[in-house]
Amino acid sequence: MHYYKVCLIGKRAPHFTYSSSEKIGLHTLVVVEIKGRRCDACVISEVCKPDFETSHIKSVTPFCFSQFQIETAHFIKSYYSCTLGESLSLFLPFEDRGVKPSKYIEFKTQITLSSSQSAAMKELKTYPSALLFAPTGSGKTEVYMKLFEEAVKAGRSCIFLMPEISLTPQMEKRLKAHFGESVAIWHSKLTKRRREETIAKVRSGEVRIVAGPRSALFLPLHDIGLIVVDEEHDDSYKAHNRPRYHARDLALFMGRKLDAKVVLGSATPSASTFARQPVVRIKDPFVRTKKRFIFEKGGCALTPTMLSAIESHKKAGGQAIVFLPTRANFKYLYCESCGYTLECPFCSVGMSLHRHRKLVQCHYCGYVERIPQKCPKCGSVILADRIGTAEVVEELGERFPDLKIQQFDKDTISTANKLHKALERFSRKETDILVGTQMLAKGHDYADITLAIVLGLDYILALPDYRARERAQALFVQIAGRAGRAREAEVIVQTNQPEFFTEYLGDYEKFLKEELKMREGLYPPTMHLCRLLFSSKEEAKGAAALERVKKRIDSFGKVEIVGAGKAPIERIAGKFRFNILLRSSSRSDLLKVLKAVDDGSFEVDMDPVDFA
DNA sequence: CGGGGAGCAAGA
DNA sequence: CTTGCTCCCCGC
Repeated sequence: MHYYKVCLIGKRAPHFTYSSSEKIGLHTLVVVEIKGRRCDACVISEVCKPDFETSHIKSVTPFCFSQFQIETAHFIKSYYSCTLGESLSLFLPFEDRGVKPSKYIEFKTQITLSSSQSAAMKELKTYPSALLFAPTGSGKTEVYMKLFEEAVKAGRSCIFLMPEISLTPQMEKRLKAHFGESVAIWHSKLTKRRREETIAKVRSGEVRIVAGPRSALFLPLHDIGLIVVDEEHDDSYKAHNRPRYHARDLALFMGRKLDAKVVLGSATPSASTFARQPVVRIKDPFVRTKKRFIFEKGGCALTPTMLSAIESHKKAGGQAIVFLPTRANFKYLYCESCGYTLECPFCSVGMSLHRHRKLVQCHYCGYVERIPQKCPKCGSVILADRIGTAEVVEELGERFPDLKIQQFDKDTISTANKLHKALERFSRKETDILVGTQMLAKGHDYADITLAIVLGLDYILALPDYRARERAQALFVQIAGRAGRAREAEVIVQTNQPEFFTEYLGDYEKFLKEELKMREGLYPPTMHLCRLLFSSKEEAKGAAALERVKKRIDSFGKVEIVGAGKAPIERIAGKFRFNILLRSSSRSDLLKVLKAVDDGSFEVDMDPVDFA
């Protein structure tokens, strides 16, 4: 009889020992029963007969995790704090039998690079990993495609990560036009049928390039030679549930392990990447159109300057976009006479107003209520604070009844199809103005925007986040970059800190350098952060757990406690939230402390990007 | 992780 | 003393 220690896939449970009459190879996927329930498990090691009763392994699958997958899972487990079962689960949707690829790949078009693109390409080849720092419209995609082509020609496979593939239908078109069936798009909304088909083609080697969000990193491609992370600055690369890995950082780790090249691309790279990676730039874009910037002080509302600009641009046949940060999209109800704000009964956040649905909803737990007509406290009229996309659309509609205005945010553009249709109408000029959130900043090619209006950047600047400046700056550059691709354009920005934006106009690198100087010794990349999140139904329990852990960290030394106490959002779904922020120049010291103090009372968020 | 039992609060 | 619900323990 053989005895094997196994980890349960996707579970937080410890490792268990099962028996088997047949010999089973290490890292084989098996099925076991625990507490009368079937569960996938991975064989970790063979052990001696234990002194407790063991049950039999139910069945043995032909699937075996590769050495690379095991090592990567171990890294995720120890760096991001989760069980091996949880990290291995990332690879599981894509069981691989290890068929050797043989298919000859044909390219359908010719990719011609400009001299600056060729120069960038040449330089990228000299580094195992690098940042491709290139402004919007400078042709990063052609460089990526040429790199994919060369990797495929060399018989290797490629991963193309992007923040949200479903928001970039034209990227899919371009890839398919050149790579045909050898490229596959991967995302969570694929049908089961489509999903299986794609995995089969990846296995057979027919598909050699996979484009998708962070989960595409775990597809069983053969001999990965290149990983491209587009829009590397984007926060959606950080997973927000366990394991809380960062896909960009993991891509770098995997690249080193696989001897695959890693290219991180962005027009507004993160300060950390800029500091840590060799920088390859494309400086001169194809189209260099003139842009005029106007900065206006004031609150988050449309100004007369903006309104008249909309009018004149329409007359000149141009199109406009109006941007509001996502969070400003949440309109809170407050009472002018007594100051009462309508909060979610379970979370310490304001209820968001959804006028079209005739209700208020909590953004954190989903709780829904009817819109109160009167203040529940004093009975007077209740008003909506802060301006949202729906209000801007409404306001513009009243002001300019002839203009076609499209709301462009998660509420309105909920499916790929709706997105496609909205963009199509816009490109056919059936829409004059897009009013939206972050979604506007995510890589669509809008041909003819001559006016971009940016609201609410101050809101982002005020967030309790060491990256607030970086985020505001990146958003500003990204939105401004949507305008003026084809002709002269105007960008009107509402902010009370205009100097912060004028200072770095057209010179993002200057911003990055100064930002890095400011962060030196305080924040990443020179220092590493880790956030511990406590949450409990009883406030006192959460506070007690925090105190206990804080004391142990204190006595352990080695790392600095930057802050400890209530989380910025004190309550979500009825649970009180507390957090500790740790800082150290040494990642391994952080990990040592975590290991020493972990009593299971908190969630670990290594390299956090969300501080709420 | 996820079920079952312990343990405590509200109901009869 | 039953019923309801959270919390904690433990599984192999």
